[in-house]
Amino acid sequence: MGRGKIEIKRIENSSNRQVTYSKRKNGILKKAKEITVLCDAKVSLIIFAASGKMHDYISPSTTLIDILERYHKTSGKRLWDAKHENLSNEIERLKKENDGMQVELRHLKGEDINSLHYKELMSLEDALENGLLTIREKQMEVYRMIRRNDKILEEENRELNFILQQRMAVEGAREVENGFNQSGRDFNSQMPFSYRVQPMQPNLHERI
Amino acid sequence: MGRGKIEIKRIENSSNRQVTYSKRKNGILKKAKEITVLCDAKVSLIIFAASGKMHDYISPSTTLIDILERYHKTSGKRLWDAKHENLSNEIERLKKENDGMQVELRHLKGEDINSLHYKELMSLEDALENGLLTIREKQMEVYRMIRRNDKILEEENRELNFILQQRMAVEGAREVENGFNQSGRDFNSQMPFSYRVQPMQPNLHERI
DNA sequence: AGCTATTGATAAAG
DNA sequence: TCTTTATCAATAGCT
Repeated sequence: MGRGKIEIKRIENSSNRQVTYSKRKNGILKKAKEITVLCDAKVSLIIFAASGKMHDYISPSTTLIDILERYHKTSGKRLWDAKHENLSNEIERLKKENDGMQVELRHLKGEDINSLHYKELMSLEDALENGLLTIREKQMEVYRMIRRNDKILEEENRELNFILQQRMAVEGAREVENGFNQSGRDFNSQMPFSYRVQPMQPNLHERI
Repeated sequence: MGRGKIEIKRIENSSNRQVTYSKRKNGILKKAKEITVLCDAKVSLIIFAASGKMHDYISPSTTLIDILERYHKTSGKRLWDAKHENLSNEIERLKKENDGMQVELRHLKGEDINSLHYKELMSLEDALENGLLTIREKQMEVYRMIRRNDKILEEENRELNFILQQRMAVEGAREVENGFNQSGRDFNSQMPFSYRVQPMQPNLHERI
């Protein structure tokens, strides 16, 4: 395709070689673009001249990374170093683990159980019963803890009321003696701190 | 360069597109080989057809890895690093998902529930009850299926026994007539196939 | 998958 | 390098 036919072998004349490189490089790039548009192809083309200069074309509908990923999958040839391979394996492993747990969760929630064998249904039932048992025990425990706390508070309240009654009686007597009445005063504020209502287990409420 | 000029735009006719792809793909591969030989160039060319089929050419004086290495250096574009980062992110994501599911599974099994609030315990209980309900429904369904099959088999057995009795009676009478006794013979082997015990739903047992 | 009329690419020259 | 131009190569439309 030129003024004369040429053999396909290294062009010895360096400047001819350079010129031919430039022309043909453009030609290939153009062809790559064309096949991309005409045929929905995805092309990755990287060319290095002997001089070291680089030219490349990647179909705009994709990325080089994407193409290399697919290349890796398709050809099976190792591209990525050991590190990448390890990462990929880790991802595979995690995905499998994920899938397994997802299935297990679904089964525990009673979904997708049509394919299960009778024995599997049995052990699922056992697991659910066990879980339910434990949960209910825990709930009872919490309930008892609340009840216990309530009782302690009630008891304290009783005691405090008793003490209050006593003091009011004493104060009333003294005020009558002194000839004036302060019954409107806030007795609680006068009480020592240790007598005020305090929950026995201060964090309990946060956990409920 | 053909019988007619074509616009560079997607070829709508799918079989034309396929044919053109094949021809042009060969053309580009040839050009890549030629520029490699003629000009000492190093080419990496990877083409994916829309169908997913891959074709590639790497100049024999080099390797794809080498070219990508140089590409990385020359263009400065992240390639390995980006890939690396993507993979690491993916791993992080999967691990988080994993941890979440692991916790959920443990909770459903009644483990590690000390830190749960009362509301969470309630919704866990609900989930478990629901699961248990569904599982038990399924079990009942399977159970009923077995029972139904059993009944059908019982019925068949009864009929077969009846037929057997009749035949034995007939045979016995004939043998008495003929003056010899073959009562030791295996009647089952004489019966037509259709009378033998067959499960109504052959796959049922596999699913149990 | 072949054929061939045509267009497209390009070698050599300016 | 860019353009020109004579030639060769690729390929679009048909079988």
